[in-house]
Amino acid sequence: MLKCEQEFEKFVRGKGCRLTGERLALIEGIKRQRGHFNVDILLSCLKKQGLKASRDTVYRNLPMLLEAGLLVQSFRTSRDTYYESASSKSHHDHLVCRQCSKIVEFEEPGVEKAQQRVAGKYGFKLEYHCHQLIGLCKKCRK
Amino acid sequence: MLKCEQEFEKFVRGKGCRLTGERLALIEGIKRQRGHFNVDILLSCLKKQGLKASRDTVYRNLPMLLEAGLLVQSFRTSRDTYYESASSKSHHDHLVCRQCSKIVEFEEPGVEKAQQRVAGKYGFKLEYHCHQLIGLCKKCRK
DNA sequence: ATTCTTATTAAGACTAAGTCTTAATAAGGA
DNA sequence: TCCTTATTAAGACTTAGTCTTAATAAGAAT
Repeated sequence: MLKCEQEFEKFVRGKGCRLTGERLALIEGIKRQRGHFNVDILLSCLKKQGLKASRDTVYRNLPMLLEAGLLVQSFRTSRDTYYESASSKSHHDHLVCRQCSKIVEFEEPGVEKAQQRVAGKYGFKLEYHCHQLIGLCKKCRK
Repeated sequence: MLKCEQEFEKFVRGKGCRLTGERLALIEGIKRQRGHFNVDILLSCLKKQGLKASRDTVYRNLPMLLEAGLLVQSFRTSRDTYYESASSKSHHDHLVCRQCSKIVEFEEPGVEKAQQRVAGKYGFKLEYHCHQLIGLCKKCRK
């Protein structure tokens, strides 16, 4: 997918920023992710593949990657934040079991539309959202 | 609101747990909160009012307070989690500006219903949710 | 009332996500 | 090729949240 890199370059330059090797390594590493991952997982994958980018670089570039739409915030635990590659599959949100941490993905186009409507109403430019439902899964309800 | 304490007692006993002075202090402290607060804010308010409960006690009891519906998770920053007293006002979610951290509250009954529907579909008992829209507010869009 | 069991607590050590500082590096324009 | 300045690495630092342990107290049993 060269297209992805080109679009990212356009995006970066459009913001008056530089296209560094680390930024390219980041989008390469992100594209290779399958499913949910956090910063530590991403870092160790980058290292394994010989791509270099420090932890700080990842955190520093996260906002831009989110804004560019290459990365999507997925869900959060009390410990850390999980992401997904935007290209990996269609957008969805999460049900999380408070007890056993089971995660179920769901899609709700109506909610997505409502989010856009709300953002527009208050003059916000919506970049991403965090929407998770917490409760007890079927098993843990007993 | 004595009613609140009585219901909480019933709830706690129903789970086979003890009704301790610390737990009563907690719901007292929570009821006095106005607007958003995190654990540190809650703790310092408790201390000011001579109510005692350690930081650990707060964290230990959070799940039960959430489950009892006395407390509602409000939104999260990269640093910490914010809550609201459930009694303080009607339920709402949040728009957060990525740049200036401006917070706007919104209500969307349709979304709430959709959440219940989704939880039911997957056999979850929905206890609470985290729903925040992140982007740029009117000013920060320029 | 008194004793006993056991959940709960306080205190503080501990873990780790995320941030900040500083000096070195390199992108890209001149 | 040089120069400016954004970006980076390294590692010190901050702090939300967790864990451990010994002391305490709620509520049942006696």
